Amino acid sequence: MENYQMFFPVSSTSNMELPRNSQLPFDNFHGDTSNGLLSDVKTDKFIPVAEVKQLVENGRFVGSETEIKSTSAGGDCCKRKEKKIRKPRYAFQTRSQVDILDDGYRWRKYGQKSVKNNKFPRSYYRCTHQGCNVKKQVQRLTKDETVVLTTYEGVHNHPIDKPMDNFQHILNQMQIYTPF
DNA sequence: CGCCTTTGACCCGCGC
DNA sequence: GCGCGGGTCAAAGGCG
Repeated sequence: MENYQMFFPVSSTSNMELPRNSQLPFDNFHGDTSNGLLSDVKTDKFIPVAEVKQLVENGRFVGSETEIKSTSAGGDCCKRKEKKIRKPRYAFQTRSQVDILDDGYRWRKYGQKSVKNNKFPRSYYRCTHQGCNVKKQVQRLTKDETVVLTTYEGVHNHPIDKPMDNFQHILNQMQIYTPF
């Protein structure tokens, strides 16, 4: 497996039409490993419609995707005793009216929890594709309810479920924040 | 009928 | 050890 797949519909076969210099926030994955998870919501001035920021959780960027022992359907003896290896997680902040960005994959909600110090609940989603264990969390920020924080965990092992033009659709919904 | 959301319970790690 | 908070499970119900 080669590095990390994008979270948005970038099929590995077909290249995106986007101009290279549009500098997707994902491009920089190996650069910024600061721990500033969701701590720096700023630079609103550059963001007329949406803000996307790439965030890294506890610098766990390096290393290849670790196969998490997916506990084989907790029906057996040792339920989830397997060593807990967290997959790397990636978070984005998007400024959006809707909580759920349609990123082309099919998600099933499996939980919702209220979070401390946050008046909005956090929702937990799992990719419904068979064998794909990707999860994501979606949460609206209290300090700025127009901001939605989406956290992805894992890498999709299958092509996108919806047509590619979807990405363009997303870009219409929001504008990628780029510092340059 | 199949897939999805909702929601309370349960599990687990961590700090005190 | 205990309590808290975050993450997951699974039953029940809704919807197309």
